[in-house]
Amino acid sequence: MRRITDRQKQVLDYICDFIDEHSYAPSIRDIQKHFGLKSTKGVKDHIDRLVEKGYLNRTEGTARALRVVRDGKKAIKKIPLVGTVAAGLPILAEENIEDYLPVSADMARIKGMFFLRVNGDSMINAAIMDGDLVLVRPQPFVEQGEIAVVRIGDEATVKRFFRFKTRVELRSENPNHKPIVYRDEDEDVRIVGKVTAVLRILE
Amino acid sequence: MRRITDRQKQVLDYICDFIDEHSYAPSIRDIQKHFGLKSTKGVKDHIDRLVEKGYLNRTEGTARALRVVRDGKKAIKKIPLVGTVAAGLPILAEENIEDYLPVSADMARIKGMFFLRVNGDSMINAAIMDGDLVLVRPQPFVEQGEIAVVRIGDEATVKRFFRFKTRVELRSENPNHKPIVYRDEDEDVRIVGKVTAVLRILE
DNA sequence: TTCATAAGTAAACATATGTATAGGAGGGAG
DNA sequence: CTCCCTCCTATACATATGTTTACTTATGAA
Repeated sequence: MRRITDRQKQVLDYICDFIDEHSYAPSIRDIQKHFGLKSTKGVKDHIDRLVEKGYLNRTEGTARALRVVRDGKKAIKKIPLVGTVAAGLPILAEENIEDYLPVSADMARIKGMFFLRVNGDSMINAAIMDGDLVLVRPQPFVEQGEIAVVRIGDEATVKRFFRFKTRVELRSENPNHKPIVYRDEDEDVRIVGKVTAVLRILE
Repeated sequence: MRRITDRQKQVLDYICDFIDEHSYAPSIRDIQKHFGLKSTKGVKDHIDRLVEKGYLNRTEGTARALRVVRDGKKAIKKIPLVGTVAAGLPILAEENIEDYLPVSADMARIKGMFFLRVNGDSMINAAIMDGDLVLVRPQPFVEQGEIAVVRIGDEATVKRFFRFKTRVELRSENPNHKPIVYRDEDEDVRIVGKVTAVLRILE
């Protein structure tokens, strides 16, 4: 892939960030404003060159129809590992970002996704083992019995989530662990998100 | 989430499909043409209602700024399971689609991703077990030692991929299996893609 | 110096696109 | 029946947006 100038890289980065944040591409004037330029021409030139050099796709004459070409290297994106979650007893899930992990940008296009490291073996029968990283998509609900990251007060845990008429159950996948039951709203139980993948960074 | 009419669902589905295909949202007139309507008003009304009912997000006054609100149900997308791949001896990987699997639409926004079911235990130490589904992002290269789906002739396998000066090695993650070595180009060895996730459909 | 390229200003232009106004046909509920 | 909603046609309007032409400034290579 041909080299690009620093300025072109800045523009490209901004386009990427904008798409990540808005889920749609910036207009030329969005970019213009961001860089404080007084003409659209400069932006147009940069985009033309980024397209020529293969860093962008474009549907001409169409609004906000820029697409970033991921080239395998750029497809690697840093996703925050926001802490450790207990798969056994619910222990504290640090809200601080411990680290950033390289992941396919394709998998991380949704803003707000994050990794949690699972401690313990309570989900062993679901093949989530100690040390595994679960990719979490934040959402306030899951289907019955889906594996969810659930927060109880300041603690978090990964469990199968069941909601019944009068109670919520967090079930382990380990015969040695009994379900954790919360009756109605007498506990601050909140679904953080759904576990969408189990990831092992193998190298 | 409030109910929507059949027609509204058709519109919503089209918007989803359009975004999947183009990576940017359709304009009102794109939708109008698709349904053969003779006015933009009907489309506008449908979108207004889909926004009201929480199925769509919109930035008003901005072109192609529709975003689909994934609600857990809609976040499920059908990804083709294109066959079975051996993690032990390389056996035939059927190119036929066996089935479609429900997966987070977020993870499947990139066109061309697919699942392979892994047979055998040669990658057991990488925690890829018999029957696991690996999500593959097609790409013609991987970094040294990454786990890749590799095709040799009409067969496919999941292995750690190493490229050296004079040979290619496919290494198992099982002490009982020896590396498979291909010297230079005397074999049709081609990387199909990188394993980006290990997935277990638990329910 | 001369030439090429990168980067930008200024001013328009053409069209893509969201939005609005006015109204009609049909169906279901009260 | 009347009222309300869905779905649609027809016609504009306002603006968001991509594109173009002409020119300027700075930098570095030949």
